[in-house]
Amino acid sequence: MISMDNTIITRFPPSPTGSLHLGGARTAIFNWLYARHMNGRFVLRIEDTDLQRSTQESVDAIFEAMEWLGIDWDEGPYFQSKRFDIYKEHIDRLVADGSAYYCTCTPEQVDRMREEAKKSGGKPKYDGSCREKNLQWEAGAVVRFKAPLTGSTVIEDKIRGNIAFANTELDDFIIARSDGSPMYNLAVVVDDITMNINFIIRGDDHISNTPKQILLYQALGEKIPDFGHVPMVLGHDKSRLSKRHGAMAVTAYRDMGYHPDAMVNFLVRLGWSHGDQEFFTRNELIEKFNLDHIGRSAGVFNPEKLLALNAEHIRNASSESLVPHLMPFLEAKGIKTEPGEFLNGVIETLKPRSKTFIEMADGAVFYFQEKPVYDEKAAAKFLKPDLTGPIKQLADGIAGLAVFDEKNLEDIFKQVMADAGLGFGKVAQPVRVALTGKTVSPGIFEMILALGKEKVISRLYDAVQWMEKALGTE
RNA sequence: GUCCCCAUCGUCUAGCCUGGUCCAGGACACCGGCCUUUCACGCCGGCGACAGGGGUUCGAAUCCCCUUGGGGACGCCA
Repeated sequence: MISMDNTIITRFPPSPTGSLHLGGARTAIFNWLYARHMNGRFVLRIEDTDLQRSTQESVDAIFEAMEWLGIDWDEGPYFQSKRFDIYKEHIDRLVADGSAYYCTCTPEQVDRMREEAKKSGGKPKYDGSCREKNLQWEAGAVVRFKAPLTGSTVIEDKIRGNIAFANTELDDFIIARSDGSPMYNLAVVVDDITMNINFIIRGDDHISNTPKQILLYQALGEKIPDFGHVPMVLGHDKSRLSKRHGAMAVTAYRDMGYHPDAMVNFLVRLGWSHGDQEFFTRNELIEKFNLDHIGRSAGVFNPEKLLALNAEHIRNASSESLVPHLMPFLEAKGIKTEPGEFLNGVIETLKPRSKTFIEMADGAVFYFQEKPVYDEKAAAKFLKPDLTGPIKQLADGIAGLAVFDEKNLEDIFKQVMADAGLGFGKVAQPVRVALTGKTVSPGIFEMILALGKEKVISRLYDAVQWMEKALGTE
């Protein structure tokens, strides 16, 4: 508490007008990581001053996404809609000391001004008609900030260096609507001041808002926080990410079987680097993340790389840690199971061959079936009657095993192969079909071990029976 | 239109600040091959980029300028 001044306080301020999308998620992650890395604090704030567009569903979707990503906050969530008194207070103060003024121009009039300005080759701006009228409040009036007419405002950006704007580029922007509600720039600044935010990391689409906000800080006599503008995330066509780019909501990736750590890893790596390292665990990210290696150019979202990274995260995680992630997908397939040794063993065999949890659940099905469902072609090709003997011998051998382990399993296989004069593949593939119903599965021994002695034996005998019946019908 | 930002393989990027070690490194994807009981994993190799033009310099991916290209912002949205 002695040196609170040095504590980095970042924030993530989504507006609840939709689900949390990739770009927003990355901004959240950057702020969160920076706060964690710096041992600072991270604040969540919901920017719902636009009552028309904000929805409770969106608020819930944002929380859901944050939770899935594993981003926790130290303060909040604050809701701007509950802080109108605070904004009102600041707006009044600005009007009182002459930093802002009432404006009674109608939207139509302002539209015309913008047209005019555009025609004369400039930026569409409000022309300042009411600036010096010293109007009192009246119904329908908005409050405009009295922006400086000369000079320039400089952003000392921690990522991109200094960015200067001529103040003539700015117009007297509205800080309070005619219904008294605060506009974005005002609300953000007041919030960041009152919440002690001292480090703002956001998309570079906010660069042009920054001079306005800096001016507001100055008018309010407050210290300007540090800014760091990160490049945006673009769609495959290099345009701003939007609905037409397909899955944008981060939770859509949860539903497609992605691991949140992979998502975080991917998003961070899109714009930030640590030499050639591609794979990062959450803790590694907290340890290594900093602003020094954030790029300056926009990045294209590349789903294939996300997929590859997801596979890598699945491969590298402990089977046990994967259980809660996989469970919903198992349930969706009607598989009832519970955490434990058996499930861990199943996952262990599936890890290197699953790019998503959906794939993993697909691959896990045979382990849980009462009896495997034979793929017609596979059974016809590999469960030949002449294998009846060897398979039976194998089943008997396994049944007689005191210790059910890979070494003993191998010995039995060798014995069967030798007695039947068959190569390993000639035995293994039929066994695979007998046990899984398919020609593709995890390695034969690891799969047998994971399945468990009882199931292996009964499935083997079932196969023998099947083969004998097939023989009878021929 | 005006202002701002950006510019290395198809994509994500290292290198750029502190020019030479870069005829530019890694990853994804793609193509070969190896391993192998299937499918994967893994391993080896290949393809593939400093946007263009001017400078500065003995020397430029690295510094400067211009052009071009891309993106963003210009709202009683955030």
